[in-house]
This record gives sequence, structure tokens and C-alpha cells, in this order.
Amino acid sequence: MTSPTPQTKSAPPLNPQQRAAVEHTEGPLLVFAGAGSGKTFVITQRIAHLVHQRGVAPQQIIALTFTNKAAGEMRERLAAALGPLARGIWISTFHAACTRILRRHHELLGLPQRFVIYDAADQKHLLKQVLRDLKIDATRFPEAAFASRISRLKSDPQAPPPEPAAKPRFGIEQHLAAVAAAYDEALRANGAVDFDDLLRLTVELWESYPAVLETYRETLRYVLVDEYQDTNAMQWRLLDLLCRTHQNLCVVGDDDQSIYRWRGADVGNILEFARHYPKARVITLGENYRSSETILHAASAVVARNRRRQPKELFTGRGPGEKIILFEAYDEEEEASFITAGVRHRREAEGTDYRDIAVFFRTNAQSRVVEDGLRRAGIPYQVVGGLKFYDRKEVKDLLAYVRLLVNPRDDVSLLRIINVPPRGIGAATLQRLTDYAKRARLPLLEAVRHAAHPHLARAEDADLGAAVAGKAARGHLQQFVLLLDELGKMVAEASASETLTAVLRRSGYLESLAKEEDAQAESRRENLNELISAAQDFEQENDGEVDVAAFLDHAALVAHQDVMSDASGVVTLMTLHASKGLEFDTVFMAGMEEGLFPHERSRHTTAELEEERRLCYVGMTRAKNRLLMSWATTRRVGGQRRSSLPSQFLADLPQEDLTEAAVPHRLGGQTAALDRATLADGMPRRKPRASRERRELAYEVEPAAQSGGEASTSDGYRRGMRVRHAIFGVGVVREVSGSGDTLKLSVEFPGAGVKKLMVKYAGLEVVEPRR
DNA sequence: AGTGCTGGACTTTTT
DNA sequence: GTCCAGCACT
Repeated sequence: MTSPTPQTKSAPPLNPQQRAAVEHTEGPLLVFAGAGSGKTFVITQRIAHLVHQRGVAPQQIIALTFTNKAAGEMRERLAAALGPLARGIWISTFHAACTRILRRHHELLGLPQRFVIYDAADQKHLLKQVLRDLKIDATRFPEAAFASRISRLKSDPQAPPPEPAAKPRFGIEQHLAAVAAAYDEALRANGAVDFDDLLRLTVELWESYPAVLETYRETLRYVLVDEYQDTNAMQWRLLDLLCRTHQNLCVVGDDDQSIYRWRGADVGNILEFARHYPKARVITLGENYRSSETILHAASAVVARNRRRQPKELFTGRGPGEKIILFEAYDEEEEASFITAGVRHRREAEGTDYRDIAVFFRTNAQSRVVEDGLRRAGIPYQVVGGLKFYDRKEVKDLLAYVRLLVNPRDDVSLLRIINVPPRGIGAATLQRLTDYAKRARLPLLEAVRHAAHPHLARAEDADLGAAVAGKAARGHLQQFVLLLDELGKMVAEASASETLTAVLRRSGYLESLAKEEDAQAESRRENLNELISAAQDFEQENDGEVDVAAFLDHAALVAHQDVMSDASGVVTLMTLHASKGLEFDTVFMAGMEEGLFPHERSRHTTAELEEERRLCYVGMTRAKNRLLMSWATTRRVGGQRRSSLPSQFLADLPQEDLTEAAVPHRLGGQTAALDRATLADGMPRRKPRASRERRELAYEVEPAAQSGGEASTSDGYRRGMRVRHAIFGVGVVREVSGSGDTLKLSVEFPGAGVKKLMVKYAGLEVVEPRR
């Protein structure tokens, strides 16, 4: 049983800890995988070992991840290591796996065969309706607050079903039970489940039907979980149910990288694994293959201050490398200048490619100032995160049509598209229809059908007449019903992409979009095309399997992070949360200030503060060779300027890992030592600041004098002229149209593309044309 | 029915 | 400073 593992061709040798993890195949195994310790490599090698050395059938293995990206990577690596055999392994996110299971056994839980998955936005819509029905003031108790509370309730397997409070409660608590119950009821009525339901209902299925559970236990003999530190209580229950008998559960994670506590993740799952499974073997992967010794040492020092963690010794053979550079800026503008200058310096002086540089921040709002700076300097960048593809309005609209076709009970989708594009079904009609639907306990679409064709309604529903008082309204409803019926026929026969195309054409959506001519409409059209291509891709991947419903699942479960194009050679900006799992040669961490990082709202309990500290650790350990951390002594928060102190995390950095070296900061064409920040007693000392005027010299383009001249009159714009916009920076005028108040310009901005601007509102500043 | 205005909020967001 | 939702206005 202890035959040595022959290495798959081209795979580097395993270190002793990695080897131990790979070869421990029977019984529970916990792998603490420090940052950059070759975790994915170990996971894939372990699965390859199971198949090649232990003769385990691929069908007996399931690997669970949190993100589609992680699942995709694992699938790829396994295909390389195992070839066609890899296809038999069930590699999936938790939520996708549960969806598949629930689709198989939906009838046992009373779910419709074609239940739809509601995302956060749908959830919000539904909650808003629920609050309205319950007459709860949504301004005092916003639905977002209910959403996260309800999510917690639904993710806790111990939670008793919400029942009326025994003791008086206050604030949101007094409504929570009622709202949660009504919300769940509304989900069921819509034939929908939310993300939490996917896990919860699978647990319910297994607990209520032991025979069903038994079949999964029989089949899935080897269970592997990635990023185990991010599992919540329900996921733990799910895993425990599946593995309790054979106990071949291998979990891999890093407690120090648990940063989703606020979403219900429980570090306790990884910290107490060995207590749950006393026979568990525990292995720590301590060798880091990513970062320099300095970076690893400093990051470890920060996270070592946490009390609730597994102590571990990380090491690297990579040598000390460069010191960490600290920079104290006067304000966020200067911080941005520091980053811009630093990026340019890395590239010009050291030949670092833009794609190897990243800027991290705690909050999304921080990105704007950095973006402005980079744009002005002409440095290309991309922001990761932001609006996701499947969250875009037009994409959601189109998907809502298809969801409604697949599941006619889906009121949320119906309300979304019934008057999109406008087809004369207004608020008044809709109000009467929803009232009627509620009274008759019918799905909204049924109400619409009754109103369109009153003979369908029961005789006693005389009040339905009120809903269709206007002949016009009835006509519009009839048209709409006709449209849906027509499209409905397609769903059975046509492929996903064909259905999407048909919906776009026949609903009038394309037509209405064609009437708009601005750049936004253009990008909407592109996004819709993109969605159709996504459907086509999906059809190809699942050769033959072209069910629209399957594509809807795919769309709901794939966050579709705007795929980072490695080839594009641009600087990457993102939140610290988004940085997990990535690595860059050079990392800037901006906004290292008390109140921002750690965030004001996460400083009050030890658990919160420890999570912020882990976040700091995650950010730092993304850097391979260079790490630059900056803070601003004053910063605009909301509308106000506030002064702030350096982050306490900076004080945790060992002095010997930091540099006092000057930061090259380009000023007025010459490279000068602008500033240096030192830590005395762990706290930075103040230094004289560069004045705002001097800082502005760092920008390449200077505004032209605004005195007289044709350039400054409102209609003196010419093609080829350079103008500055407060947000998009400097751009070149491509087209001039209209005059006076309606004077419009098409301006091409290097960082933002062509924008159409109304001169009256754009607040443009003319910039001297380049000679 | 569709546009425009005001008020409030503003941490992170794998699925 | 900016974004969005909800409401008022036309």
C-alpha cells in the first residue's frame, strides 16, 4: 500500500509535507496550506494518486470548491495529470453540486422540476415585496439588513424554525421571524430557491431520506474540499452527512486566509476539524514558493497577533529580497501620485510589466482616485470586480424573459420585463393585477392571462373587470400573453442560444435598443451578443445538451468575474477581498489607515479585528518580490475631509523588513526624492509635505490659459483639440455637433474610450493641443 | 408614461 | 463626491 508515487511528467517533486498529504488517502485529513504553498498542486496530485496508485474509480471522487474559477483550474490540472479519466471526477462548486442533486430529487422536497435560482438582486426584489405586504417601513429597516439576517438563519443547521419571539425584541429583531417566514413562502410561491436554500435543502433531503443519502455515500467515497476555512455551518453539516461513515474527507485550507466571516464563513470549521474527527491526520504545508523572505516574514508577523488561529511556521528558500516600502501621503491624491509614479518607475527603471503590478484597497470607493491618477499618466489598468457581467441590466432583462418562459410562476422575473421595453402596461394596471393575484392566490402571470381573456377567470371574480377597465390595457396584455405563448413554444424545441435570440427579436427589446444611439446602448448590444455567445459556448461544452433551463442554472451559478486577461499587459486594481488566490510581482496596498483598514465598522470586536488582520495578511502574501504600503494623513470620506492615523497593522511590521529609502517621485520632469516615511516605535513620523502645486507638476498635460481666444468660448471646439474632463482625464475631440446649449462633443479618452458629452454639463477644460 | 429631482447611504460580496 | 431609489412633475 505504500508504493512510491511516480511523478507525472513535468511535475516538480513533492516536498515531504506535500508527499504526506498526497499519500494519505484513507480517513480524515486536514491540510493547513499556507499562502503560496502549492495547494492546488497537492490537491491534484492527491487525486491522481487515488486514481493511479489506489485504483479508485474517478466516479467515486468529488472535489468541492467555492468558486467556478477554482473548479475550472482544478479540472484543467486534473485533465493534464489524468487525461480522459479526469472527466469522471465530480469537480464542482458547493452550490452547483447541490443544484444538481436537488434537480434530481426535487419531487421529494416539493420543489418544481424547473425551480429557478434567485440571486442577490432577485432576493432583494422579493424582500421588498414582502416588506410592503407586511407593511414594514423599509426605510427604517432596509431589506439588505433583513437579507443578511435571513441568510444567517438559513445557513445555521441548528437554528430552530423562526417562531414568534418569546421575549420582547427591538429594532429589526421584532420583524425578523415574520419576514423570514414570508420571504421563504414567497420563494416557494415563485418556484424559486436562493443560494442558501441550495445548501439547506440538500441537507434537508439527506436528513429526511436516509436511503437517498446512502446512495451518495456509496458512490462518493473520496471527498475533497478546497478553501475549507471559508465553509459555513451548513456546508460543514453537508460534508459531515456525506462522510460520516467512510470518513474519507480531505479538507485543505488556511485559517489565516479566512476573510468571509461576515458572510457566514466559520474559521471554527477548520480549527476544530480534528476535534470533530479525532482520527484526523493533520499536515501543515509550511514552505512558501511565492514570496521573498522579507514579505513572508512581515506578513507572518502581522497575522501572528491573532489569537484564534493555528500557529504555524512558514519559510521560503527564496532569499531576503527587497525591503517593504512605506509611504505617508498628505492626502489620497498624493497617495495616488505615489502609486502612479511608483508604477511608472517599476516599468521604466526595472522593466516590470504592467501585468505584474497590482494595487489593492479595502473599499471599492478608493479605486476612483487611483484610477484618475493612472489615467492621467496614461498607464493602462483594469479594475477587477465592479459590475459583473450577469448583473448588467440588459443581461438580467433577457434572462428574466427566459426564466419566465421556463417557470411561469416567477413573479419577480415577470415584473422585471412585463413593461420592458415599454408596451403600455403601466403601474396602475400592474397594481390591480397584483392585488387580484394576491386575492385569488394566483401567480401573477395567471392574473395577467385572466385579465387579457376574462372568460378564463371564474365568474365570481367580478372585480377582475376593474383590472382591465381600459380596453387599451386589455389589448396590451393580450399582446404580451401572445408573445409569451409564442416564445414558450420555442423553449421545448429550440436551443438556449436560439431561444435568447428569439426573445430579443420578438420582444421588441432589440428594436427599442436600436432607437438609442449613445455609447451605452452600443455596449448593451455588445453585452447581449456576449450573452448569446456564452449560451453557444455552453451548448458546445455540453455537446447536445442544449436545455435552456440548464443554461439558466449556469448563468445563476457563474459569477463570471470579468475574466482577467493576462495578455493585456495592464495594471490590476482590486479590493483586498478580490485579491485572494492571486499573485503579482509588485503589490501596492493603499489606504493603510485606522478606520479604513481596519475598517471603522470592523474594529469593535476581536473577531472582526482578527478578520481585518487576516485580510492584511492575504494582501501582503500576494506579493512575490515587492510590496509598497501607503496611507494618507487626511482623506475625503463621503463629502468630508478627515484626518487619520496609520493603520495599526503597520505597527506590527518588523522594523528590519521596512525601508527608509526614498521613494522616487516624479516632479516637474525630474526624478526627486519626494518623501520618506519611517517608523519610530512602530508609528510613522510626520515629514514636510510637497505642496499641491508641485504635485500637479507631475502630470503630463497642463491646462491652457483660459483667457479669451477661440479655445475658451463655448462653441470654439474643434476636432483634434484636447480637452480635460473631471473624470475621464484628457481626451481628443473627435466630433462636434449642435450648438449653444445643445453643443455636443465626441471625445476619445485614452483610458475610457469615446464618450459623447454635452458641453453644457461636462465641465470641460480646454487643453493646449500638442505641437 | 417617462423624465428629472431630492434625500439618504456609503465595507468586504466566492455562490 | 456619487449613486440609487422613490417620488413629483409634466
